Amino acid sequence: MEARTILRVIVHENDIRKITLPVKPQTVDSLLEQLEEKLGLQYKFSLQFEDPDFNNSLVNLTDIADLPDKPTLKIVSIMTTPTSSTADTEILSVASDDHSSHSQRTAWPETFEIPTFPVDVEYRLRQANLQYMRDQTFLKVSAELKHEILEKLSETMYSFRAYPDKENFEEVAAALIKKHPCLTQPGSSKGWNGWYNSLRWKMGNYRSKLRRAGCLEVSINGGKRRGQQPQRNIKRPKRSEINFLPNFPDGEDETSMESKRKEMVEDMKKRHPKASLIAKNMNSTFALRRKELIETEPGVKDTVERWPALFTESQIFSRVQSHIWQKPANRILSRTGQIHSTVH
DNA sequence: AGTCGGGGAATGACAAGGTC
DNA sequence: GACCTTGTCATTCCCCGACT
Repeated sequence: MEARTILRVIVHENDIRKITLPVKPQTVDSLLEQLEEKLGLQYKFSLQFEDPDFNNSLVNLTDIADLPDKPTLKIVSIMTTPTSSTADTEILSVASDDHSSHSQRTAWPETFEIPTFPVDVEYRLRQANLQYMRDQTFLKVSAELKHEILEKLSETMYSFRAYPDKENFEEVAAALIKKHPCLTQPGSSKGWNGWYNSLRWKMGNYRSKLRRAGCLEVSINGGKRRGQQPQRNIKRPKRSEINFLPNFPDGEDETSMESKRKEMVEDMKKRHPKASLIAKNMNSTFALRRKELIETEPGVKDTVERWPALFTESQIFSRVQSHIWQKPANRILSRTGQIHSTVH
């Protein structure tokens, strides 16, 4: 029988605990199970330990034999994202499959679920919510905590929509204080007005950051300041719309999409083009098509030559369907006489 | 302890489309 | 055409950590 084991466990920087296990765990999984039970953690996590071989720097724990005596362990939460394959998102990704090749974005959900924040933030909110339930004390939100909350919320919102509208911001702000009542702002009329404003600022700054990083989808609306090159003749998007210029899908580049385009041109010359091939290639070349329409503004004749399948009945029908599904958020407008890229 | 630089939240000017 | 609305972006302010 192994002797009992004493651990120092860093749940987060303000919560460091001494844990005693009756028996030394034989595997990492067994250690994870015991810690989950002892600490009452409601989320998935992995472990890091202070490795004496590296001056006590943190190292991922993959082999239980690596653990020194009386080790210091750190809990590292395994975050799930809205794009992970939960049952709900699976439904969304199937429903929006038509668009999967031109955006990682899913439709704005019926009810916005406040995402899980980093482990330390969740812990602090849980404590503050308990405090709130005891004596109605609201949490005094530090700048750092606010940053963590806004960062995660903006990231989640962006996964649904790059330009959320007023209702979206209101919904998220309201959902936030509903899930975490300790975050209610007693001075504001609805309790979340401050969060609403902060979210709007945050989202704007988030887009700026992405724009600087070269994200096409939001860059297309940039460059409107004095002394800058105007964005050619791309019309400013209407309210709640964006000039939707998606990044190329993972694993695709201009060359690979161009070869798919040529494949379709050849196939369209046949008496009976292969519908499945056309549908598949049209779907996966969306980003290239969009880029062409926006950047070169081709005439109708050129577009018909390059994308003959675009004007087939099935493609028009599928675009109408997807347009209805996506609401107006993805439209691009251009000058009279140019292709209206609602026909994408 | 003081200085410096980086990063983020917030502000306000500006541009451009929408509305009446 | 005046005013409103919305999004971008330069800028300011503040905080924090690194460095001296």
